[in-house]
Amino acid sequence: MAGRAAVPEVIWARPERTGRGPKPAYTRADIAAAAVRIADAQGLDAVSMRHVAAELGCGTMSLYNYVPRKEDLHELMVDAVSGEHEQWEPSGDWRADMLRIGRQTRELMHRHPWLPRLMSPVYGFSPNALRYLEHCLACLDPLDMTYGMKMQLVGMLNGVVTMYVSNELATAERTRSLPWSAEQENAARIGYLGSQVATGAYPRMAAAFSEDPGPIDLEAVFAFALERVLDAFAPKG
Amino acid sequence: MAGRAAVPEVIWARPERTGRGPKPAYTRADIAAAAVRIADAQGLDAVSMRHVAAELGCGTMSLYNYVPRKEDLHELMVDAVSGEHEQWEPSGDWRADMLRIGRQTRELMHRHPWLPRLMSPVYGFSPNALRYLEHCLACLDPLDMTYGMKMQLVGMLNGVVTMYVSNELATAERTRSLPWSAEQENAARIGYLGSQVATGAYPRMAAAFSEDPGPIDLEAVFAFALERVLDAFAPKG
DNA sequence: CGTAGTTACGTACACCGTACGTAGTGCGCT
DNA sequence: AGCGCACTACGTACGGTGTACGTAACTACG
Repeated sequence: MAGRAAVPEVIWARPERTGRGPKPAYTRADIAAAAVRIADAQGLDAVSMRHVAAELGCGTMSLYNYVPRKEDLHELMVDAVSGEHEQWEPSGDWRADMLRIGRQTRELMHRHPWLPRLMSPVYGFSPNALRYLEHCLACLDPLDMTYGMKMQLVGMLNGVVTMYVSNELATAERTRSLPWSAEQENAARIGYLGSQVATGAYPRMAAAFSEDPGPIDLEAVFAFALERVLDAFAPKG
Repeated sequence: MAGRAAVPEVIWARPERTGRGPKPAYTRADIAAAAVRIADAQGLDAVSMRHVAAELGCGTMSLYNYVPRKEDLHELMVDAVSGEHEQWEPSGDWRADMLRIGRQTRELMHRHPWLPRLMSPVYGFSPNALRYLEHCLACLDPLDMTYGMKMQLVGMLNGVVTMYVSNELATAERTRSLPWSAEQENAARIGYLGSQVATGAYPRMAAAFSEDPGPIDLEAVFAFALERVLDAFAPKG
């Protein structure tokens, strides 16, 4: 009987070091950092067990001593970059604090464009996720509502940020690893869209597209969306 | 030089039939239906080119005559189930209509649990997506705002629905194809969470978990979130 | 009627996650 | 002190993936 559990496993519940046997050559942080480095440079799809092992300088199968499944590697990555979340003394203005948190999450995701794809509620229990959550709740102290509702607010904020950044990155992310440029693909899609709208089958869409959009400011659109979410949860006056 | 374009391609811009050569044995709808059948029954990961081809009853490589890349197969799938969106004469009450649309999307995603994972803004131009968008805009006719803003509203609604359903399905989806039950994994995670919270490092999280949540009604939580989103966009007054 | 463009599909390649077996290492217990 | 066992390390191998390429059959157009 090997030491491997045949039972559900949360990697965080696994001790990183058990005293017996030779000292491990790498820490979890080393491994996460290597995987993050690859994902940042070559995209999430380049994060394979083989690549990460090579980046670390060990054999492929040695990685499995540290990370039982690839999914756990992903969990490690998410936790690692979650540690980049800056924390501060709550200002007393919960709205301002939440906006700042949202903006920071957006920057984090721009720095690590693979993050939105890995974001999962299941990963909400990692050490850095817990620190982050506690910080959010601290910022919401001035707000008079149940913790359950505050959790919903944080979830909604995170979700909306993730959603918006996904949209922002949707085309940029594809640039990597695709033989043609994102602009070309975009042009093809827009061209098709135009031809469809021109058939007259979608009058309102036609109107929407003939409307002058003005300069599109992604930052402004993002900030607007965040404000809307906070509005929705603010106590009515 | 083969007929394959070395240039960006939108599958919808490709004619399904070009007159020359033998008549194709399958339609795009056939292929999409086969892929959807597999995804519904065995999960998204079971949707491989080989499986879909086998489901259709043709050789693997024959599929590539219809679908140049696997990504296009996904696009076909999303479009196919988007066709299940019921459309109706706008009631004049935009809020009620939007709620109905949101609820319907949720049901759609419960019927096809792989949908949230495939949802991408890039797929927004497929035929059924256009019909859907036009319907949404029609329901928003009573609302006095720019089409740009209405598009944002629809995007936000879709995003929030996707996000909520993802959460609802996060554990259920994992049940399939995993050797242990989702309950076991959940228990492991909750156990670890409890042990962390018990350290006292996260006082607010501790408070949040000691709070009596009452009965958790997923439907109610979902409806609440939708109302909040609509509130956020409703004209103030 | 030829021929060009299409359909059909078998073979092959590079890559993936990971099960399994083996060898070496050093802590903990007796 | 020294035995034993849990651990690290890692090579090999298997079954899967997406898809490039080559070949044969077929049909609508010039």
